[in-house]
Amino acid sequence: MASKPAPDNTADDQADQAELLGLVGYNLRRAYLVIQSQFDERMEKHDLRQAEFSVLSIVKNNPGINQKALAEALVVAPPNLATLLDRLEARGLLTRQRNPDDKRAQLVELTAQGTRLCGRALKAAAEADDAAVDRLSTAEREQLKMLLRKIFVD
Amino acid sequence: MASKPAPDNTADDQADQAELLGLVGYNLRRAYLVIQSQFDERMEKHDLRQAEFSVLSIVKNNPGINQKALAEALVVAPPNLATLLDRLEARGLLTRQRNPDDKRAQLVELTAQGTRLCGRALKAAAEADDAAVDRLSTAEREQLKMLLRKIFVD
DNA sequence: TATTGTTATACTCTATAACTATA
DNA sequence: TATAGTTATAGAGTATAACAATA
Repeated sequence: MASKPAPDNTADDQADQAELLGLVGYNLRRAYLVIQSQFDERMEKHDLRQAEFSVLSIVKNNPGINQKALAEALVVAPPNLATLLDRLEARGLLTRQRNPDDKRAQLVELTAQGTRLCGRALKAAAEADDAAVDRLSTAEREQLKMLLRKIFVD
Repeated sequence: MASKPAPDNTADDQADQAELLGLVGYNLRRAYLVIQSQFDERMEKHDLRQAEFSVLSIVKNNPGINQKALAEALVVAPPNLATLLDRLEARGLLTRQRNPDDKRAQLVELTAQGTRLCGRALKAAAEADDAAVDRLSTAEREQLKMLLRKIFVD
């Protein structure tokens, strides 16, 4: 296991991280940082953050979804979703309408502009994904998604 | 308390997330949230956050490491590492000493107390890991770590 | 001049309590 | 009373600029 006999760290050689690398969680975090940075880089031109892109995608595929279901799907706390939606609504990307059958609830839908932006953003997200996993074969990418999905169920 | 109280969906069915689930990054984030919450839960009794545990582990296995190498290994910005170390040092878990050969640098080492805490915390971290990946076989866990490591190189 | 580490600061993310309006 | 959503706020996490001491 030890490739360096001398325990002298006065110079800055690479630190031994074997202990942390034995944990799935640490590997997960490190990989997440890479994908996140690829994502942010490519999503900057669309002025979309990760949570915002996720909102657009879910709303596009679930038109008329209410905020409670949206918050649950995205694992975002309702107060934070409210401010997220404020921003997206102010940009004209989506609308909130009171549900006539339950006036407490809001029905969320994308505008035409929101739908267009979501389409472009999805392409950028897929490119970020590809860039981050470029050392993985197609089979490995599917395997990885399958293993990850087993962790968070769904 | 269990995480899922009841299948209460009166009218709102589960949102369709297929588009997002096609992205490795989204699966990565969702899995990361699960492991993070397992970790935080078990690390609370040690009053350690993830970054703090990582610092202890790296320092334990690289005694006398300087802050630059530590910051690089953990992908933490130097100013943030400084405040992280302030806290751990104030708790008596580690020491910072000027390097006599380069008085700009600090040599970081765990105290006996820090070493003991790191040992206990590692057990807790491994338990959090196990709990999060309990649906994965041993082979799948190794496969997952291997795939993740291909993403962040090292 | 360059590097190590620090201080100060700001911005994002996340979490919680308290409120409103409906039910 | 309970639920959907909002407001306000506080706490982490993260990023950058400016600085001091040393090389």
